[in-house]
Amino acid sequence: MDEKYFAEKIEEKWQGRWQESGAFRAERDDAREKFYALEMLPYPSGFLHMGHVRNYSIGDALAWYKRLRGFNVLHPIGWDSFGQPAEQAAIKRGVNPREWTEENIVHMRGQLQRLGTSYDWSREIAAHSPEYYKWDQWFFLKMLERGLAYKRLSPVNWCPTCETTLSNEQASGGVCWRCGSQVERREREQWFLRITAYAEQLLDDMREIEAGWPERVLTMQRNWIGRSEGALVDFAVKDRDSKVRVFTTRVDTIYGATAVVLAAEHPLVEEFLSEGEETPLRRDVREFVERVKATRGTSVKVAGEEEEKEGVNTGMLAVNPFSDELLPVWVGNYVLMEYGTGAVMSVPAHDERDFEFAQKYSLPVRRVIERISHEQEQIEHDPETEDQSAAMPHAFTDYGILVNSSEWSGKLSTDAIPEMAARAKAEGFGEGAVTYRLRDWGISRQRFWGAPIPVVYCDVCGTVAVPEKELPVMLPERADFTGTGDSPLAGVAEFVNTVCPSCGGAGARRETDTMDTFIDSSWYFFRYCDPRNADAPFDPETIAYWTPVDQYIGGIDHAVMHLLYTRFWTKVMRDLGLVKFNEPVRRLMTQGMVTNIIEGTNEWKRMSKSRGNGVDPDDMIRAYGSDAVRLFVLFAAPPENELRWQETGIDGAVRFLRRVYSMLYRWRDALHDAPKSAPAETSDAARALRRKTHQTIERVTEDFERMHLNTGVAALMELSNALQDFAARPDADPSAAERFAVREALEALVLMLAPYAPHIAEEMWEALGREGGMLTSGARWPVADAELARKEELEIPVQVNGKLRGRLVVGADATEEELRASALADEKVKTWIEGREVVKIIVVPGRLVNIVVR
RNA sequence: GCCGGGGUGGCGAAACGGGUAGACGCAACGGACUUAAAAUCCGUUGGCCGCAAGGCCGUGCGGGUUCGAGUCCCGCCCCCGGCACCA
Repeated sequence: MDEKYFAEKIEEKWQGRWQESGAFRAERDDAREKFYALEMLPYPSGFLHMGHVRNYSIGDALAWYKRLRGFNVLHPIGWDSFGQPAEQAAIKRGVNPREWTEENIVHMRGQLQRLGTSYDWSREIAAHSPEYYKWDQWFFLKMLERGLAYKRLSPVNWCPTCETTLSNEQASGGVCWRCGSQVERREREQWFLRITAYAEQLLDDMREIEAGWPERVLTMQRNWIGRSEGALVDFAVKDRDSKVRVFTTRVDTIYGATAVVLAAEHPLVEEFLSEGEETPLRRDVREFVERVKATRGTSVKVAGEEEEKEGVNTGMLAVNPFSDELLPVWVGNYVLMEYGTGAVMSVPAHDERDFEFAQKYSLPVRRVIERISHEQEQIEHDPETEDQSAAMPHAFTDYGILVNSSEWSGKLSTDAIPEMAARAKAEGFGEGAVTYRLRDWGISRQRFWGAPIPVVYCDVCGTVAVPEKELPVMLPERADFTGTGDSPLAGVAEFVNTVCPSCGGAGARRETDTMDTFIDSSWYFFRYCDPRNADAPFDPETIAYWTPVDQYIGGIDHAVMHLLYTRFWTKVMRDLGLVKFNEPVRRLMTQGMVTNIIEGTNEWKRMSKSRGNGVDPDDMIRAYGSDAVRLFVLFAAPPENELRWQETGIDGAVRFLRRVYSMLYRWRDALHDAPKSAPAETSDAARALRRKTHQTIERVTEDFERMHLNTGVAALMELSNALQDFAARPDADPSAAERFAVREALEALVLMLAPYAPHIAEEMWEALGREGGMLTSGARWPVADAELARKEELEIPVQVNGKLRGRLVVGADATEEELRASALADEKVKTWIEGREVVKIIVVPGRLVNIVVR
């Protein structure tokens, strides 16, 4: 230990020692309690950014804490190494995506090691290695067997920049999640995973994780799944065999329906257009439908802005099954084929959209729900009026009481809804139903750098699954990146042309699309538990020990995509008998962004190279040391908050570390002969220091349990300040009891500093005379002695009428009576109660006294 | 519009079931050391009034409950995030 603190030297030393001793290696041990600390795996872009540093500092601190608490901690890392940037590099610079990716991994691995992260590198995995993606393909086959994977022609989201299709989650808001381009709609054959089959479970099982997940993530997922209860009702179409099935959440308004409106893509529309001769009416409908389809494909729709509602009357008539009334059948641009049944009953009086539509085309508005008058529990409207559009400036969408609805009139909406659904079912023209906004997960990507979908097309046998024993379907080394909109694999003849695994016939062709990379990240943390297994994705018994993940930490940007997919994947694995639980992650923490000021403005924006406000972690580590960078990042704000990058803040962290270090250096010799147990004879100062030490242990321990990492640092700073004050006392010749107290304080301080600043903590631990690194020598988190932590004296505030008027210093065990008496005897208090009548005295022992006077 | 989370000093933030608002740190100011600066150390730092003792005000705004409200209830305002014609 040098007199002065040299971060670089210490950090190199300990990073080397950790590696040699395998300090962070984790092995399954059924006798020990495990803890799985996980951070979202990085994409190997080439460079670590501050968001990574924050993410991994949080996870690393937790891993250290749990290890010191005696848990068998699994803390792994790997690479989400399939994906677009590698392919872009290949397109732009002709490099090999695999080589580019692997070079990046080498560099970033070095960066993570320089940061001093405590990963078990023996478990490192990379999504692009055949040993890994083989199991992506294996899972795909399992889903295919169970009907959970299927191919169909459907409109999909197409990103013109990335030249690939996207899932709905990845095209949320109409923009590509990667590049922000406006997505287009295209018809395409594409593989889907049936996530909708799990919609109800994905909702229900949230109960299991409610306590451990942030509210907003659960809400976002809940909204995304979009469960909606209602009814399906069939409207017979006059003079035809077909029926129109509509979905509605408001059957109670069905007597107010004045039209049926179909989506442009609705089968009945196609049927109508494809029959008979071209009439003016048919031409109008055709033109309208084509226009709608065209604008839906390419229109640049700004979120929040609704298109004007338009439609065209087809001349067909539908029968309202409740009233037998004939309603015109329209096609409307505001009805979506993807939701519900692609057809709605239009109830202008009670639905905003239908109201707007009816206004434009002068459809009748018939009121069938009235507000309940609270004074008289009666309706307040003349129920006989037919067209009340003049009386209704907008739709009335609340529940109420039914009017104009035949025998249902007079019922409450809440009663009518289930009763009418039951009637529909009984009479065979409908039923109660639940629909979801969630769509199946489109996983086909027209990209090279991903896991090939293990399917072969044979002219004789059709679509054939690649047999398990032929996995992995290897990605070729090279392809032409011409950007034709098709997968580059389609141009690799050796890849495409194959024999049919079923009939052995030549001339079969492989699927050339690759899988969405979100598949890789849906189950990677199971693979960490058993990363070299060649016979299975993992051994179910091994993961039964390690999983579920105890604490997961990552960015909020994956609230819906990754975190929904991985929940789905886990449920599928459960149904395959591979895991025994429903939810993969017990506790989730979404860390806040790291922002930096945009030069010349006062705007704080997420750090990014393109914005020019990025900060290179390597520069920071070189300038301040990794310990200081980590400490600052954890101290500057609570983990969930935005972190505004201010370099003066790191100066503070460096100052603190230096103070602790030099304090220990100064005391070192005096501590060598400090007693091993607390001497009986002690002093006030020693007692006070020990009290502070044990209070700090209580606080920091609690802070780690709640992941309040910033206040944990504050508590350590307070202890350090107390030590500083202790050493500055005029009496500078410490007794045995005092040396003991200092040693105890320093040991506790150093141990509790380890999660934040592990290198310097190890160095100081060694300077305190401990052999070997903390973890390999079995060092343990300090234990607070509640008795020692207890205050002997308390300062009790005294209020008069709720305002602070004085303070009492009393023994910690002062009784209510004693507190009351000393409060009334206090000189300052006296001046406030003199000449007034004391009405009441509230005494909260150990807390305060409040005297109420009149 | 709907849903979720928030508004506390110059700044980042503390305050776990209502009980001393602003811990800890950054910045700033004053002082010590120094030829000087940096570093370090000591001190001050919510606002207003006051020589001081001390007082008054203060957690987005307006009400309420309570001996006592940053914390609970009602009504607003503003900010951040998510969703987007979902029938």
